[in-house]
Amino acid sequence: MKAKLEDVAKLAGVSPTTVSRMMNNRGYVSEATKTKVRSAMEELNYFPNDIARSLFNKRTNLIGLILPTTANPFFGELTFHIENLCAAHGLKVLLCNSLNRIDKEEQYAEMLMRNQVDGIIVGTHNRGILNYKRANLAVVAIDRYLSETIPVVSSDNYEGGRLATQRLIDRGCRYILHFNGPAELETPAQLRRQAFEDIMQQQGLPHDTYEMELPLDREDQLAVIRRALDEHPEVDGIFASNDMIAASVIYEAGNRGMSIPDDLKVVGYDGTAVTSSLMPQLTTIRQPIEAIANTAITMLLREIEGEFDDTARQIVLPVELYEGTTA
Amino acid sequence: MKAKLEDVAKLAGVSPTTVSRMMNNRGYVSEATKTKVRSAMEELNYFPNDIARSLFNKRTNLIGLILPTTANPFFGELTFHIENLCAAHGLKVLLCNSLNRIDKEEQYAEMLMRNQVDGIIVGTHNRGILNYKRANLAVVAIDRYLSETIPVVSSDNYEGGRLATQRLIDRGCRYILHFNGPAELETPAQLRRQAFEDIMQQQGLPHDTYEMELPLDREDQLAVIRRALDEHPEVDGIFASNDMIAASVIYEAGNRGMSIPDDLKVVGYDGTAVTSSLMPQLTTIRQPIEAIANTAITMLLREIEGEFDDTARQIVLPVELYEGTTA
DNA sequence: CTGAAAGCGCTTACAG
DNA sequence: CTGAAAGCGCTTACAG
Repeated sequence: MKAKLEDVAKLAGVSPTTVSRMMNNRGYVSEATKTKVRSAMEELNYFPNDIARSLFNKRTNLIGLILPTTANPFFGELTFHIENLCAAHGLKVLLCNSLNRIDKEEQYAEMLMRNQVDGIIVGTHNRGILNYKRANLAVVAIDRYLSETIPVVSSDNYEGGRLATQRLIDRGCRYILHFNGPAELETPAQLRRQAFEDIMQQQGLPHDTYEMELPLDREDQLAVIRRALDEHPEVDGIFASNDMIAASVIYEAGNRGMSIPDDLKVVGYDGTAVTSSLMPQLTTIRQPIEAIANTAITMLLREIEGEFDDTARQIVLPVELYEGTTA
Repeated sequence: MKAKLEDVAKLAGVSPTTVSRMMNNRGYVSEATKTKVRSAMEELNYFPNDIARSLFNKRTNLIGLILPTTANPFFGELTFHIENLCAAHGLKVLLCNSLNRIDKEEQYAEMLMRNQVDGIIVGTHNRGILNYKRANLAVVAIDRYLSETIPVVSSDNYEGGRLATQRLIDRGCRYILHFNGPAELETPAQLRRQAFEDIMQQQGLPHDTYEMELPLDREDQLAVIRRALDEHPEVDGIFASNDMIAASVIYEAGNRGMSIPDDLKVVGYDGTAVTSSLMPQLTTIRQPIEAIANTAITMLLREIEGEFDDTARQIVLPVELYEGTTA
């Protein structure tokens, strides 16, 4: 069986209190005793039971991470950075892929509460949020408005939308289509669409926006893209709200014998490392993924420690245009 | 404060024992009592503390997942499927991105033991494995040999290597280079290399293998690729052990004015959904990611339940060639 | 410098 | 059908 603190104490000939004190560096323990205890730990191959400690401490150092799916490179990279930073802060990550499904989000929210997580980072719609409030849990949202009191970390979506749209116009596009997720008020990502529509309207240029539920598999994306291209044969520019969609647009354009960027210019969104590897030619808006992760963790830790600064309800990080050859 | 079982009991006018019995559907509780308890739970917005339950039950329903990084699409997708299946089985996933670094692997291994996980799925080298054994923990490896007793799930790497190599030869390649991770005996992925070298030797064709430490950032990969292309100007085919490397090869070939597939043919490896979206033209070997996840979970559950079937030490799943236009 | 006791929030024999 | 007691593996006042 697994050794427990009591076994260590017995073997070392001291009380459990003393062993506990040693592990936590609390109170005085003589050098002689320390040595005895340490060798007892070695001998028994002892590891403290963090479950028992958590129960007493009312602090698990566990955080929940809810996002649509790590299969999407943006979230896969975000997850990597978040988990990495957590590990550096002694936090452990319980991963939840909700696929943006409300039923899953609710199940996960309950699961996290039962597991006494110290905080939650949410990158999904999440209606279960009401429950968090009651539990008065630390929560940080990424690119989502969840409630008045939950801080939001996002990149500058309006600026991203503006940069993408302007790039297409500068390159001579006069008829641009935009692909985005469903119009929902809760996410700042809608600002990309808003920027697009604002600018096109200002310039008096024809445009249209198509919505697709995310995550969507490739075939479904292609169906929307085909319809859009069919409905707008004059199109000469596309602003896609993520790089996968942009890639599918380019693929479908190829099927139709359109050449990129001559016949059609395409700008994507996210600009992950994976995109840089697999599609270095794609012009896209780069989100500062690591900075988003960093900011989210920092805010969450502040909330957990109770030093939450009420003024910083929303943090917006800069994006940049990556100039590929597709636009 | 958070309500606890005792609060529910008091409000319902019963003993904690009865409330516990209800939650666990154990023993008899009268309908009348059930109703009282249920409404008390509602009123207090009660959620059981799984930490406390775990302490008693010696079962956390927590599993650890150690892999290089979810930022790599293969692992991002694998993680998605594993977590998803775990959720369906009532298991929770503690995520660990080790970057194949031994120090991190060891830290994570200890962390997981302290947290009393019921089992671990390992997709990284992991020397910390010795400790698992002592803790006599359920472990399943993905594409890694960890020890005699730890079952391994992998796809058919030799066949994958064979398919890739044969494809290149069939398309007329006579001088093929292979890019792979460092030659280490612990991973079945070395069989890809072996298949490549076996076939090339059989056919008496010139070939060479270059190793790169993974995960490697794009610039470092490109450096190896440039060196390889410089050293072998006669090369007409490349078999890369993952799709990111294949993409970088194609990129560098473009820089050199080589046209794909006329001057150089390229086959990748992994064939993730992300690759299908971003690089549908890439000829690659598709690993059955969801099946790998499924098999790993099934085996781990069996180990946890103690019904481990000793005969199934290694499970090899079929791969397939996806025929793109790069080879 | 060290230990006995109580308690973290649950569950499970054991009684009744 | 229901409850009092002990215990899961720790930690922390409180004594000494």
